[in-house]
Amino acid sequence: MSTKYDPKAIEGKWQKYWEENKFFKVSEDPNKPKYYDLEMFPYPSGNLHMGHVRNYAIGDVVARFKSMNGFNVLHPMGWDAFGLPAENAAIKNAVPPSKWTHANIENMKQQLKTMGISYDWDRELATCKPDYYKFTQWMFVKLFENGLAYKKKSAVNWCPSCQTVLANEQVVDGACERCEAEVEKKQLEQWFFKITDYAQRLLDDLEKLPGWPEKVKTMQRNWIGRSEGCEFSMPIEGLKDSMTVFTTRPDTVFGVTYMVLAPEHPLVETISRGKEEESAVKTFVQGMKSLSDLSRTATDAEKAGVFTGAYAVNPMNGERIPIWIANYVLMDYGTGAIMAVPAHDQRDFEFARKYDIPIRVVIKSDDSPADAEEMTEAYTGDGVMVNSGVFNELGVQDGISSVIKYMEDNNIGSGTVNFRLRDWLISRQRYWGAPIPVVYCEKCGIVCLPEEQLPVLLPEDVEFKPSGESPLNYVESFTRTTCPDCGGEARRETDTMDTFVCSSWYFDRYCSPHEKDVPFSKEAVDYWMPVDQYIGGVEHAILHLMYARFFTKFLYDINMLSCEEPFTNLLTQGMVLKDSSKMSKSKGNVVSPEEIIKTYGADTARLFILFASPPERDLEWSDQGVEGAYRFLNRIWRLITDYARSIQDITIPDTFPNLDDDSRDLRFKTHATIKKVSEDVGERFNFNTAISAIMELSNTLYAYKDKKPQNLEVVKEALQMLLILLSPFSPHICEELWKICGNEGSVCQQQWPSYDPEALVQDEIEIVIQLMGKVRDHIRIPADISDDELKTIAVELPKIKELTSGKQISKIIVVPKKLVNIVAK
RNA sequence: GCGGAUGUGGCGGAAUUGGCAGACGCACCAGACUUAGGAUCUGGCGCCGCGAGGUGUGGAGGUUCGAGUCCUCUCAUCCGCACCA
Repeated sequence: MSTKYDPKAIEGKWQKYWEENKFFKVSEDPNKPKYYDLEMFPYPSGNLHMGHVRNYAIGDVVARFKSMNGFNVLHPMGWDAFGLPAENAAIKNAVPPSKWTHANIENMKQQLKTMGISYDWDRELATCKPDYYKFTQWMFVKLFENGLAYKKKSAVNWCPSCQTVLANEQVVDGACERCEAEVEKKQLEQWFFKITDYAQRLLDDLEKLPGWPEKVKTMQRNWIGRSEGCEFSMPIEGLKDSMTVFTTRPDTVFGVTYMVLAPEHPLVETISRGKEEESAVKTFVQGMKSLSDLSRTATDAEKAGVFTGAYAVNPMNGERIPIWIANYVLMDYGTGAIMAVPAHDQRDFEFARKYDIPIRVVIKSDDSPADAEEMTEAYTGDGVMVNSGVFNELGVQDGISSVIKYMEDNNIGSGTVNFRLRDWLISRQRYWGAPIPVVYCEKCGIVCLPEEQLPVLLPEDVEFKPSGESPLNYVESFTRTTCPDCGGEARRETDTMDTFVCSSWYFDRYCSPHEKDVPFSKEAVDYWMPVDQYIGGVEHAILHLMYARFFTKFLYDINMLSCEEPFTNLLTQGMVLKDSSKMSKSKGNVVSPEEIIKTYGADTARLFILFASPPERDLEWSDQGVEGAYRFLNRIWRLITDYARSIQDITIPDTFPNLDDDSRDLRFKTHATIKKVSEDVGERFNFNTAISAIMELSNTLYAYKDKKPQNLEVVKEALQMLLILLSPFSPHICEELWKICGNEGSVCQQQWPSYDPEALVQDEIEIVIQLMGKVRDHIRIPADISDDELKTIAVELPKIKELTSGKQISKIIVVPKKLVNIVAK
């Protein structure tokens, strides 16, 4: 039988077969070990791109492999369906966001289905559906009840193009992460989640994640930005107010020669009022305001500031210290005020030199001049305290703790820990998101809705104004409501939640996606959670992955979950590149997965993308590489269809005694391949080398094909194993060929094979003979030869004899079963 | 500036524990089959050299019988952070 490989004819057929027979539907089964395999769910932009294909192909290999290895595999898919693009499309094309989104979901779902991924589609969810966002709102209510959701007025990031505020995490280099417009600062009253309460745990528990890339953990550590130090206050001369500062170097407090407030600091106006410096201060503050955050915080920006005319008193020694304001002190870190120690802080040093402020050395070291005049830079290293009264002669570490102790004893200040992490700003002035379940009542004030009144439904029939303002503001049926507490008139909150809130718990929902009254069932999450393998792009290293960790810890605290970390193992896949740069419409280097699948089939697309590069690394798209993958599948097709009839009735025996050399070699290759593929997929996630091993097996089979006589038992075993091993990568063709070989059932449901150690035993092995570390010869010898015999054979080899004549052999090194190295001079 | 990753043929990449560098694939070259082939098959393919051989994993040193792998220094590219007190 010799038909042509026609992916179009077989892929749809098997996809339908899997779906109709509910192959990938799972439920909790206490008798099987569970495995939760998850890929980051996509935003339904309308079309699948190559990044998705890579992400889901990787996930599918893992799912299919684990399932064949006896695991009960949960492998769900859904849609991160709220978000701004839907609104932009609505404004542009006059289509409601809901309609646009659902049409996109339909389209992408069809595209995904043509990939043949083993999803349990019965668990599909979309965050924009009321049965889902009801529980996103429920999360808000629970956070509110636990004091972790609050509203405050503060300087927030405003994207003028998206017409909404953004979280700190969504501002990249002073620009909006989405649209790259420059972000402005605005004073607004907004909703926050108190993620800072979890800062320490988010930091500490990174230690419990050995299955995460170090890179991602480092990024999170930096983002959380913990620093230990102390906070203390300094009285201000002539005022009741005092200023509070944070420092990590209390040991240098005797070296303070000036103080600095951030230009936005609320005390600036008070302390300079009526002073002759007042107008200079005002001019400086105005100048700072007109600067963007980006240019304000650029490292190379020169330090600049003005004296306020006011003085503070150093509580340690009563010294009178001038208070300045300067561009290099930021309002949103620490207390927005610092003590400046120019001798031991580089920034203060530069500033002091520029404005002729005195510099006083208080840490003495052989590595640094004792005289401030001679210093060319601040000294930040270790040493002993000097000019510091009773603290003199203490080392830096002792000094820090002694000064803190003194401050605490004398009510000056105390040891504190400061984090860079800010609370999570979750309000968005947008329509297409989960409404924040809050009303404003004239009598009761801010009232969070009770659980029973959820969901707050998003009105779907709305009109968009070209201004970009959220239409919710104009829908009176939405905004006019009653207060759940007093029943009086109330106005509904019109802000919606950041879409990252929706994606912070979707993996829990997958465990029991049809629950009506609770976000998920305890039994289900206790069985499935945590996710064993999470796969997605590294661009979520901070945003999504930290928010999801925060939610998981919160849900653990309120007894909804039994795990404290949501993702045990994390794989951050590399990007798909074309011509060395990221595929993008603007560069015109986009390759459409739909086209590739149409031309070559999903099996080829998957195989190429898995073969071209290991998953963590960036992958260079190559049309010729795709051809190569297609060619390989054709080779497999021909190989197996050629043999199909002759092996139909062959039974694979349990043992293979008395094989001829060629058949033994083939069997050796078969079992070596099983071993290699099992390790590469199961332990290392190196799909590229697993596929190359399968290619080698196929090459060996082609070579065997010309040999006579043929041992069809060995051939059948090799072919069947090849199909099983290849099936997680290219499942459709393997199903078809499995059937063509006369097998019952599905190749995807076969037990993953284990190799036969007997087949890997070799009587004769090849040994490399080196002279002075250089390969000079190869010999084939019995595997059980002793080291001494081997040495004798090696030195007697004609080639070695010739090269060592007249030389003294001083040493012979034998690496068992590998090589002999002769040292001679 | 700080932190991290990477660097291997013409290209994508292998070499898992210090032990034959370049598996596998692409491209290319030669041949076979063929009316023809962009199908398929066979062989070749790091560089220098006719050859024996030499040489070779960004660069320079070092450790070792032996280094892509370990150590020191250095260069390049990419990513993250960046006045964080």
